[in-house]
Formats: sequence, structure tokens, C-alpha cells
Amino acid sequence: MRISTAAKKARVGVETIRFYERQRLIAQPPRPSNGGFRSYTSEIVERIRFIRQAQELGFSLKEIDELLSLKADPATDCADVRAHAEAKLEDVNQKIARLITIRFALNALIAACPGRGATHYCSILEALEGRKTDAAVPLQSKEMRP
Amino acid sequence: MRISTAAKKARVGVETIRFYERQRLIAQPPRPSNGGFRSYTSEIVERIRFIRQAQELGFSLKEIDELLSLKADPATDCADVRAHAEAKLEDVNQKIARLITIRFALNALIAACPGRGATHYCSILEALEGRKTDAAVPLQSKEMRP
DNA sequence: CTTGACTCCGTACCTAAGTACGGCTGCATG
DNA sequence: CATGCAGCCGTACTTAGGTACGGAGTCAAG
Repeated sequence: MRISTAAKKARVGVETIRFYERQRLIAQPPRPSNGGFRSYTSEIVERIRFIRQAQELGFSLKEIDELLSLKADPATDCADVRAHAEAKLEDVNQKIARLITIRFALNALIAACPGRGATHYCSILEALEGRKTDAAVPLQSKEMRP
Repeated sequence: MRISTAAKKARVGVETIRFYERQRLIAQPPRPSNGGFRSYTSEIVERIRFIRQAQELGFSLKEIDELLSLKADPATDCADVRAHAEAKLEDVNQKIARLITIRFALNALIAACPGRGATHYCSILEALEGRKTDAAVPLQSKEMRP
């Protein structure tokens, strides 16, 4: 299989495969000594699919690299993998909590807004200025972007 | 007020102020013609605080730039600002929905995991491989990162 | 009047996850 | 056999939001 076929099967771009190779997430198949094209196996396609699936679950490529190592290591216990999943779940829960706080604040802002009139009296802008309105914005800050 | 004082008051780094100046989010105070230090006003500090508040709500610097323009323009109606807040709310809602889907899938994965044993039989890794388990991972994909 | 802290400025670097480009080689099809 | 599409390779660029660095200038205190 050539790279573009592999890319199609894994539903990624050719450049993405190369990028994964550079990141050592997947092995680069050897180039024939007589100098032809590299030949991609279905194992590699599977591996790329694995990577995309894990990405869908919010794992970063770095974390996926760890998962793949666990996967490859026969000494790995299933509990190790589970721990990663649980850590990611925790992560996701925190992001959700943070977003819900934001949603709450945005809702309050919108509710307090008269809906029209000069911005001189805009309660949303006022709230953002930090002068406290009813729709105060009490975020504890710190780390949402991971 | 010198830049480091302004930075402290706005609770950002000096470099961040400079960065905002380069991004034209805040104006750079003129340097005295005799060549001393720039003098920062409390208006600038307020403006930086506004930026950070809006960031807390998930607005990007680009969006904040728009908000600040609306704020500065006397022709702006409050409804314009409100529309931005509502768009951002919609945005936040989508992110939450996406994360909840992920949470669901992670929970299913963890629940299906025996908790120990060789990874050869690890249901989490299996699920990520795309071979369908009970704990299938049915994400519709597409755009969570904004 | 020297020392040390701060400012200024331009530029480079960082992470994440790719995407794009340009020049070359390889190969298959007409 | 020529033509044009693929593959290969190295490098540079992208977005976002900063952070870091190096050299020169400024200023206040000792």
C-alpha cells in the first residue's frame, strides 16, 4: 500500500501520516534499497485509526504516545490503561465545570442586558470592565486551556 | 505609572502588556520626546482588566478586539454587544455538549474495563482500536477545538 | 559616580497539531 | 519515450497567546 492509499484508509491526509512519523507515533516503513516507494501495512493504518479515536476522546498526541507504549508493552496491566482513561475523564470533567461557570456568567450578562440602547449603559460591557453589576463575573480564573 | 506598575495593577506580566500593544489591543503611550520611560494611565489598566475578564468568559483576543471597538463606537447599540455574548454562549454550549459526549464515552470505556489483567484483553485499548466493544465510541467527530 | 533595577526594542522561541512548498525522483500510461 | 501524477525530503509557515533574550538606554540611591 502506498502512502496515499494508507491515508485514505485511515481518513487522514498524507502530510498527517508524515507528521506522525516525524513525531514517532508511527514507524516509517523502510524505503526499498533499490529506491522505490515505501510500503504501508494495514497495521499502520490501524495504528493511525487508534490515534484518531483517542484524539476524539480528547487525548493529546503525547498522551496517545503513552497509550501506545502501554499497548505495546506486554508487562502493562490493564489498570495502567484504565488510570489514563480516568485521568482524562477527570480532565474532561474539569473542562466541563469551567465551561458551565462561563455559561452561567454569560447567561447572567445576557439576562441583565436591556437589549438595546447606547453602550454607555450596556450592562455587559460594564460587567466586563469589572465595575460590579448584578451580573457579576465571579470566575476563579486559572487554567482552562490545558 | 510605569509599565511594571501597570502590569502589577492589571495582574499581567510586563511582556503581556507589550504583546497587547503589538496586537493593538491597547494603545502604546508615547515616549517622552526627551527619551524617558512611557507613562501608563489607569485607563490602560482598566482596558487590560477588561481584556482579561472577557478572556475568562472564553472570548479570544480577536473577539475582544471587536468588543472593544463596539465599546468605543458611540453608534453601537447594546444589541450588538448582546449578539456577541449570545454567539459566545452558543459556542460554549457546543463545547459543553462535545465534552459531555466524550465523558460518556470515557465512562463507558472505564466501566467496561476489567480493571486488571493483560492488555491483550484490555477493553479500552480494544475500543480505541475501532473493533467495536460494548463500550463503543460513537463520536460524530468534527470540531471541538475552535 | 557607580551600581543595580528597570525600560525599551527587536527578534526569537514556545506548544499543538498539523499544512504548505519546492525541488527532486520514481513509475506507469499513452 | 515523454508526460504527468505520486512519492520523498527538508524546511517553513500557520494560529493563539504569550514568554524569553540580548543589548542598549534611563534613572534613583548610595
